[in-house]
Amino acid sequence: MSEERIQQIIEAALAFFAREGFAHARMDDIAKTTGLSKGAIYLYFESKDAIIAAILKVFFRQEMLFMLRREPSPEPIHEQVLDLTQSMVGAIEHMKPFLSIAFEFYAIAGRRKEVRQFLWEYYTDLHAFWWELIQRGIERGEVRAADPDATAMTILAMFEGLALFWLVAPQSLDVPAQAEASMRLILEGLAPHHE
Amino acid sequence: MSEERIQQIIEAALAFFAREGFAHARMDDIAKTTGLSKGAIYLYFESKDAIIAAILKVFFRQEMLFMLRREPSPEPIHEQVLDLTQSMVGAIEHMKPFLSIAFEFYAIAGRRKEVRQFLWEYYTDLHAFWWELIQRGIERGEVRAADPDATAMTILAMFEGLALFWLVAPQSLDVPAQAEASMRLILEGLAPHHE
Amino acid sequence: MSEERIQQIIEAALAFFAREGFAHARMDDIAKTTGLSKGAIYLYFESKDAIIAAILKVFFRQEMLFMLRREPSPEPIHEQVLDLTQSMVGAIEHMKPFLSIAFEFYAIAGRRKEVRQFLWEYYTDLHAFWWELIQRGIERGEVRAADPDATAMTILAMFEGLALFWLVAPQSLDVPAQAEASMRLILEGLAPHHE
Amino acid sequence: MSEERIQQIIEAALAFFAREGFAHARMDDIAKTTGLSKGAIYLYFESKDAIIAAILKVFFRQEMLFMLRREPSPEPIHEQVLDLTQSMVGAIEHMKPFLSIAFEFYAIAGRRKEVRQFLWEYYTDLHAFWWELIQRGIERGEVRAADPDATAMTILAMFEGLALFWLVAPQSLDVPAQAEASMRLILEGLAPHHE
DNA sequence: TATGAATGAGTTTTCATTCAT
DNA sequence: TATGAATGAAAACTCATTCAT
Repeated sequence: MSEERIQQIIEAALAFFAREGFAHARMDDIAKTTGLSKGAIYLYFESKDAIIAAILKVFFRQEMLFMLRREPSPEPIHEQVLDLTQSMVGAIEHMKPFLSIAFEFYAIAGRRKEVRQFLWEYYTDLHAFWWELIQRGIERGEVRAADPDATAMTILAMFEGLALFWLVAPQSLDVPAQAEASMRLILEGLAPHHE
Repeated sequence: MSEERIQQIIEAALAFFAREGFAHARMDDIAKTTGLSKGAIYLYFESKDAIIAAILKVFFRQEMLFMLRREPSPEPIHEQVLDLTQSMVGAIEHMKPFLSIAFEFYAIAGRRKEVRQFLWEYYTDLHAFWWELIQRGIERGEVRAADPDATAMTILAMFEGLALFWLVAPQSLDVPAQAEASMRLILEGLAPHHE
Repeated sequence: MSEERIQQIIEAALAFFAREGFAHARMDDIAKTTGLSKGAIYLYFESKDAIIAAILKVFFRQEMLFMLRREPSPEPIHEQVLDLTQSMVGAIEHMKPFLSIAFEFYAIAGRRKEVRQFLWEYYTDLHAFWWELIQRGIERGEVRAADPDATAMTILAMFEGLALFWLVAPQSLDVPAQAEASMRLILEGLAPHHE
Repeated sequence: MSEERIQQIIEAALAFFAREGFAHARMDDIAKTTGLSKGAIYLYFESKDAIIAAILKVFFRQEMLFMLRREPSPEPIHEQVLDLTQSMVGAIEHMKPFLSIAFEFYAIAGRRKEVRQFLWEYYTDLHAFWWELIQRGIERGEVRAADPDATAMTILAMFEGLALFWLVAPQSLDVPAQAEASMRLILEGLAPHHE
């Protein structure tokens, strides 16, 4: 019941924060969208910042749950990577309406240690996931002996950059195509016959 | 004289916006830092938003001027790319204190068309620069016949992502090393003996 | 309840606007007089101008309601006119403390079409009322065949002018006496045995 | 030279006060229109209020100078009155662009004794003028033995009211025609064969 | 739990006035 | 005399938060 209310509030807040930004969105808006009164919001969250903090947590967990749950697969790494790329693109597209929020959090991260730490954990998890995949690829001989750390980081960075470009040029950028092209380029760089 | 004041204000504003965020930074602070009165600020900028708009323009032009000015060079593309990577890293490091501002602009871009357009022009310029370099590499036979569009985009995305990670984990990430590693991976993917 | 607050605010605003003028009266004062906080005022009116607009409407309706409600009467027109004159004088005296506000609205009317239109409607109503009375007088043969339009206008003008003189010389002008004298002069000009 | 500057300033101020109202018109506007700098204004007037005060004096003297200078005339009073009516209408039409200012002064009169007194003197002069004319009419037997005080006041009031209606309904009111009709009505009421 | 009216501190913005030159 | 950049006090307005019901 209480949990339900909290979800209601977070959803309403997400909508307004995405549309107006953290500073511009008003508690009034959130309350009205929730269908609750302004006072009621404060029964569940002690402040606007508390809502923002809650959203930070919700926001940076959803996206990758599907990935972190993947079982090790016997499929060729190459195929898995391309599959995952599609999934990532799907995830980015799914949260398109909220991308602005992500960048607002990044801005805040530059100023607040807790946010920085939280986000770093998130990226660490993602990184670990790709690291493992690459590592497996190396072990299986499907990937040349590249540095899996730096490679995973490169992949993550590429996805983040893509999300940014998509935010900035929603019409001009074919995200799935670009993501695939980028990933194929990286895969090419990882191909074992190079050595 | 007037130009000088405008620079003063932009600098003070940059400092406070970086430290506090657009919403939190107060005109009072900016004025005080400038050494001017609050009223004087309004002689040069008609509103806080006008200052932010001015900063947008200053901010996303500085970084790449050095690049766009480069003459075509006979050096091997491979060397040029690694050189440029160092320059980019230098630029990112140089504007480290203001990275938060960049991300705040990205968030705003998601909500305001003019900002989106301005940023897109910026990225278009950068993209054209890399595109040309790659194209030249292909013509010279130093790079395989990859899609220069997608490749340039990949490079840009990678740099943006790196900046983000650095903001989030200033201690944990060795930016120059990571940038070089990422770029070498991409270069590997572009190596001509692949075909 | 809400209606009650609105009345409270309008009353407080009237008092301060009358005393200080629209420009000088401060929202703070109005709030304090109401017993409300400044913020509360903004729950009911979105701006100072909105309060002024509301007052315009309240102000130019009260005065004449009593007149417009009058049933056609069999009394001699002559008597009716003198009765009405007294009522008008009563109305003017009643709103004496707020006369300044009326003139501020007239000044604004010169600059803003909507105000002009609103006031013109008000005068049109008043005009219609006197027009009808005069017309009835003509029909009954108690008034000579004068132009009822111009006559009604003359009467209204005379009252407005009187209000102005009273504002300017509250001590020197005996309004009831002057109003009666003016009206008797006009009635004389309307007497039927002239023709 | 100094006098010239003062005139310049008063004219510029008149223009802006008429257009924007006393409160809205800014010293900046006035200065710019004058062609002088803001600082220079303060060499000639010690404050905005001082300019307003100067305008009050200029404003309420121009209009009637032509009248007060009139020599007693042998013409029939009836004719003289209609002539004067035309002159008054001309005067009103002439200062049409500044009528708003007049009403702003009336509003201020309600709040400030000096303004009240100044205006009262002005009206007293005008009143005296009409009083004399009527008195002469009575003496000459061209006007019945009406109260010249009340009559003069009625005439003045009528003109003020007309000016107001014209401000409020510049299109709908034919001022010359209405003024003549109103005056004829009053003249009718003053006709000697009544007694 | 829930309401929503009320608060009041905090911010932007305005502009008459000053003053160094 | 004249300038116009600078001041700073004032005022409108905002909105997260509280609290009586």
